[in-house]
Amino acid sequence: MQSQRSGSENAIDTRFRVKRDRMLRAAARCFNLKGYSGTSLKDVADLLGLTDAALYYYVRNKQELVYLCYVRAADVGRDAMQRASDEGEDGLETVRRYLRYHIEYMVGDQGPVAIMSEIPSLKPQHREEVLELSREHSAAFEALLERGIADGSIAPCDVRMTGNAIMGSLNWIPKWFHGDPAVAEKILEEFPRILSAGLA
Amino acid sequence: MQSQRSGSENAIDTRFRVKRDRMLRAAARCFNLKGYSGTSLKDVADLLGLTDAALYYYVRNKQELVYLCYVRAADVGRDAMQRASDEGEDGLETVRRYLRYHIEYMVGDQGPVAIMSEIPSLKPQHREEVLELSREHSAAFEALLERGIADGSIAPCDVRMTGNAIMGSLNWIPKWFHGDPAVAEKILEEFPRILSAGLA
DNA sequence: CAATAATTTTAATGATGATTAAAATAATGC
DNA sequence: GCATTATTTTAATCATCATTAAAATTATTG
Repeated sequence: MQSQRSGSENAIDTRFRVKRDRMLRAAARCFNLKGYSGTSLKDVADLLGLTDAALYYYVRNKQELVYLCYVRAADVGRDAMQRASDEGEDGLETVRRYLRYHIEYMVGDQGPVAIMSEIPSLKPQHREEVLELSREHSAAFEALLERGIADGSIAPCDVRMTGNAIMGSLNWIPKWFHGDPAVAEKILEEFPRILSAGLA
Repeated sequence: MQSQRSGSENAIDTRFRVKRDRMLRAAARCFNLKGYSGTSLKDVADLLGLTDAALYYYVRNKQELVYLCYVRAADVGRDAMQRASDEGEDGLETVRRYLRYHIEYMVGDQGPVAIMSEIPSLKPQHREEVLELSREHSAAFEALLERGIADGSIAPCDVRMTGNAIMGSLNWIPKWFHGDPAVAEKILEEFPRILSAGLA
């Protein structure tokens, strides 16, 4: 009877976490492809070589599965932002780093990362929490743009709209990228530049 | 017994079309908000002050409803592209016009336009058709970029990736725009510039 | 190896929501 | 106003999953 672990770190807990993480990535793959309600638990289970009922050992229900996927997506975004902020020279260069790191997570081995496209389907409590995480990330990105404007590396602009534009482009990637490593390479090479090209 | 009209244009047909179009827009609103499987026919019907069963007078089934939404979305995109190409001076200016026109459709009274985010859920025949329309649109946009590169208005770039980046940003708009006219105004004012800023 | 805990499966159950058929209502043309 | 056609509703039916409980299997630990 696992399924709501939290504290101590023993070998079993670790294995549990690893497996659940694998499960979240499989779920993200399915959700990105066919949407939340469009993917059955069996779809996810098939990807893992399990039975649908087995998933209930790791999550309370389907709602919680999406919720966890979205929290994971938020973590990944925050992590990319944090690393970039720690390392970046000026605003523009930090933006580029952030884009690169976030995209690495999305198209690399860690991936896929779930697109948060069905927040409305979450139950109110989870919805609020995920919305808050999402707002925080947007705010952080906008702050980063402000920083660039302040230090002169980014031309003055409407940070809200510019942020929406860049984030939209990023968020859409999983819709057309489906795992081809060659394409992953190309995205990683081109996107940070393309998305930041208009900022200078 | 309507539901598969096509030919002659009498008053009844017209009324039928108008109502079905209203229905497609209501469906697009729902789908954009909660995804295909996430919206019940009752959701759509409620928006129209109808009963779920009434929708079957206009479409054969739910699948056909999404399909028609997606075809409509493709029409809108092609129309914007056509108008822009007819009027545009050079490549870059045509891109800007296209963006403006397409966005006008999305955030204006015609809207909303369905995000084609669940093509995999369509039945094979419809899926192929919609995919083809989608590919055509991407190709048209890439051709437009090529034209700009050729006439010198756009700097050389990877048109595939650049196209994906810009289209992603565009496609994501309905995820965060929910009808506020003030925001619509701002999007219309900012996006064409933001999205084409990196091209020159 | 034995005992216990962890993990997965098999086999129900139940709810939701798409779909259909028949009946009711509204609109139109004469 | 009558007859016909268009539109919508009411009241089933049906299928698809999510979910659960109990049993079976696998791993871990002493």
